[in-house]
Amino acid sequence: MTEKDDFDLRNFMPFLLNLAAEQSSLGFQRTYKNRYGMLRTEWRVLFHLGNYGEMTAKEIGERAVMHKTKISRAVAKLSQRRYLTRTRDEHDRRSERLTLTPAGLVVYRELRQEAEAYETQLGKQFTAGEVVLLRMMLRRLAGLD
Amino acid sequence: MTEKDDFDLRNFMPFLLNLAAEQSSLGFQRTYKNRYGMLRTEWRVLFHLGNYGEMTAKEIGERAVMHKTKISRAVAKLSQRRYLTRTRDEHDRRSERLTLTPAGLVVYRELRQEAEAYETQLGKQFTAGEVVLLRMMLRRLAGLD
DNA sequence: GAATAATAGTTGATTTTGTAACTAACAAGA
DNA sequence: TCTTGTTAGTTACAAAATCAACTATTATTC
Repeated sequence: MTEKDDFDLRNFMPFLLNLAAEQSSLGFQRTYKNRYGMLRTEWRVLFHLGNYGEMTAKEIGERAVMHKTKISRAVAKLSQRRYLTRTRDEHDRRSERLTLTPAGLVVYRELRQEAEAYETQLGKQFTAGEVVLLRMMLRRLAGLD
Repeated sequence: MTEKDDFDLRNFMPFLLNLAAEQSSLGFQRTYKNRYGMLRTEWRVLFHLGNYGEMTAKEIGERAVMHKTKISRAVAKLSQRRYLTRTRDEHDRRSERLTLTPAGLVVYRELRQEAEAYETQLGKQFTAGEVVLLRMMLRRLAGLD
């Protein structure tokens, strides 16, 4: 019995997913990186705060599935740029409640608009039904839902 | 006219794709990283050589969509572990023809089997038709085809 | 209410990646 | 042939991610 040889790396899901993720991130990266000098970790934190309102670092970490050290450093940078403020939670003084400043909110809104436009652009490659299905599958693979 | 607020980060393609890619890579990563002490760049190079036979670094870079520095370092490590041999191409002495050693081939076969099993596992979450469609869409997003 | 364990977040050391500059070899045109 | 340009691959340095250890605070247990 000979070894089967129909394995194609380019069909291997983890490979394909990583490649698709990388490629589809490039365009948007140009916006937040080149134009706003931000890292991926930073816009993700910014987006969470803009999107869901006041949160703690821990909550962001859970939603964004990001390690706490990444969050800590992203928060530090955003705070330094006066995009967010940190206030100790008086019920649990270990954690801080993070909120966007007006300046942070402005940047969030600008970036969100870019994100929406970018998303629309990406979607043009597919039918509406395909996009829905794709999202559904990705969410399942991502372990969301 | 008020700002629309139906933007959900968890539906944003670059975000979802990255998350799905990360999550779906974790299981396989445990195999090549913990059990074989390899990096993602290294198994990718190994897989290309095992899959397509003798190649140059440049060819691998094109197929795998990896930067030449990553390849260079991965090749150095694999060579150091005696998983591959490098021989100067006499027609173009700038490049080297890379080939797996018997030891490298063994590891490739083991890892490929793991990859196939892992892929099957991942696929169980979807119907066969969904998998085909998902691959198709990912390839398009990845800029392949 | 001490003592111990657990949690939120930070910091430092190490590893990995990204960027740019570099070497060596080939290619093309004058 | 000599200059200029291009390409394959490496190396050095900077940026970023990972991992472990740490501080401060809260929760638990005896």
